Amino acid sequence: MDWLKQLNPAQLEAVTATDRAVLVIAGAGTGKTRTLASRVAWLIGQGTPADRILLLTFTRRAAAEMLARAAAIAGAEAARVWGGTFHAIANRLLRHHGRAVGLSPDFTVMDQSDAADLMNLIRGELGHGKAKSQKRFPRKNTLFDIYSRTVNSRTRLSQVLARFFPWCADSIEGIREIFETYARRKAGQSVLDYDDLLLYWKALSAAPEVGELLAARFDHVLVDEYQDTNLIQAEILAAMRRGGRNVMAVGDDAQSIYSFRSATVRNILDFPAQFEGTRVVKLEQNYRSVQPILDAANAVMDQAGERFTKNLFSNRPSEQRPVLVASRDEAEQCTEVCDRVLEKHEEGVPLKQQAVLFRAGHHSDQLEVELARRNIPFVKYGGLKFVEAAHVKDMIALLRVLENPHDQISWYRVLLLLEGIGPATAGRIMAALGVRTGAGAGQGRTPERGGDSPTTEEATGAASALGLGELLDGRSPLAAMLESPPTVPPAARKEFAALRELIADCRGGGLGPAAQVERVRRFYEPVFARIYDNPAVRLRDLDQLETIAAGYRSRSQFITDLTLDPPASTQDLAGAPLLDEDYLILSTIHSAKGCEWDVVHILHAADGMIPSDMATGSPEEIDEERRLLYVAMTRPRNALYIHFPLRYYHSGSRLGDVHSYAQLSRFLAPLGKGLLERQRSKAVREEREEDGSEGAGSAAGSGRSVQEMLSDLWSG
DNA sequence: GGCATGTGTATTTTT
DNA sequence: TACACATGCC
Repeated sequence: MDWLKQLNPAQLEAVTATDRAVLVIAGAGTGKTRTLASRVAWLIGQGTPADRILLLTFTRRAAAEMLARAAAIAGAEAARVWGGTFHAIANRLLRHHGRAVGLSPDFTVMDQSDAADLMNLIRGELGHGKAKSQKRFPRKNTLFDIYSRTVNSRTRLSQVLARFFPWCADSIEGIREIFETYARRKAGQSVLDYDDLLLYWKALSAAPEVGELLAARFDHVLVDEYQDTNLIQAEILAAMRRGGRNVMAVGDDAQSIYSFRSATVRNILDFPAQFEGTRVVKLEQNYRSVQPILDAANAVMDQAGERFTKNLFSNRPSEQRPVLVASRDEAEQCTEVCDRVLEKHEEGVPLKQQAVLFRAGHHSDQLEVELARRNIPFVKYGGLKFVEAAHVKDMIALLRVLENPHDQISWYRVLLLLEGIGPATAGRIMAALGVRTGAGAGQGRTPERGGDSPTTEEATGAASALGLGELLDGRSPLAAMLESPPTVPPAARKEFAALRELIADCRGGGLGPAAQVERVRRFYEPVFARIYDNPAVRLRDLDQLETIAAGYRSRSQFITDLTLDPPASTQDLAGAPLLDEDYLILSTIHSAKGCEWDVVHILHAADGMIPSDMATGSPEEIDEERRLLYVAMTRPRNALYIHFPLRYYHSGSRLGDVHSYAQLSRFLAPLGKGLLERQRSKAVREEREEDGSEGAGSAAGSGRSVQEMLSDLWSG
């Protein structure tokens, strides 16, 4: 057990604890991954069979990394640990035991945008949002957000609306109707959204026999990033721990940044109350950053409310405080970042060991242009994902229709691809094919309609009147496609015929996933060429899809993995850097969670950006924004630069060039000179030298730079 | 009547 | 960039 000696006392305590419930409060950079990996290895060493350990993580990457590290200690056995996200594990369990909760094992999973699209489809069918009926009926993404929040926090719709979406409160009846239809339809079609995966897992764990079976399936349950779990996940954890099971949760309440996904800090704060006899272990020794970085980060957190107080400390002293860099505007901020990145690169820090972090995806837009101009290669995390590209979604929809012929939203997407087919014709075709809408069972109400396009329900009614309903009932829409295809508009005939051929070729199951992707692609490419302006760039994604598919034995698993664990985009504007090439990391703060780099630049440390002015409505939101900054500040090992443009330009005013002066982020403003070194951008410094005007007063006297004056105001 | 096409607008964070 | 909405075309 030599490796145990490498752990510090707190880590060792966590790794070898035998209490039935352990909560590890792991500050940033305190060796959390190592602790969890060691814990897994230790449990295996103590004789726990690896496949009786369940390790729940936030991303699959995290699970893979921990298990790899556990394997380095405990050997290959560690690979048999059940590791993955809540969603991925739910999927795995439900494929086996789903029948117990009325779930067909060949369900398909839709991602958030599919869910929003389905919501939108229903919204249209029910006639909401049709121009005159109501002025401001929530749009699809808002609808989805409301739904998800309601479900995940198990709060009444009326309360969710009142609290988070007051402007939608008047539309509550319509919203309720849409949600009911949405839920019914998913169930009828064997389609699950992300939330359903958790809900069904929870239902499974509460089911009479399977529930006990499930809880008895594992001896130890370990959860990483517990601060970012939601109520349902906490309930699942409680259910999985029935009987003699042991549970360990690891997390840092100071890094809880996913409340918009219904995560709640309460889970981690209340863990000791929920699990009687919990041993709480705090990890406070930071192995990542130099002390001045921690001092500044700690100071930011000191302003926060309820939390497990901890004080990060490091054995790595440094003379250099984090640097607050004031630039005149965003353009100069870009220059400044590029200059400093190259400077560090000259000093021997590879680009890959440097990261630029920001609050929102588009905050790096200008910087990306500047980087491209200067030929500095970069990769952006958390940007547009591979599977979010329209053409990739099209391909997946085609595969999903083959997998689950009742997956309506996929049918809809597929049919709209065809020339001459729009929403109305698509609805008619789906009805004729017998794609389930969930209303067919008879419990569905007749929808009110304000619009003028035929609804799917109505069309289904028409089909039954013709006797088609009975004829098709119980038969797969795929069979209907081949044996009794509906008539389509003349313009659509050619592509529709091609679609039928595709279905005929792929239906049997004679083709493996990669071969099917290839076949689907043969159908798709002509359509693709018609729809998109620059097919060449997008074509590479299709290649990649085929490559990924080659690694799978079953189509079902391939499709599910793509939705539950989407590969990051590789086709970035700057061109995909080769894997062995060096490149700078650009990332949203959210996506930077758990990562570390030698040098970190934080962009836009201005009020309105951090905290985002989208999130300053309540004290809770502001607290979360603070934690976000804290997460960003605790990423670097050696050097932290925080950038602050003094003014922002706003377009779209008839007066032309309008700008406003920014305020330094309210979280940083109270930090004194002892914690942050304040610098001006190089451009400002050079100007001053040319002037020969050192010192605050004379700059104001020159009358040239209002920004400089301001800069002096706050830096003095 | 329904589809394709063009224009204006708003855009946080993501399993 | 993607979406909602308005307008012209089959």
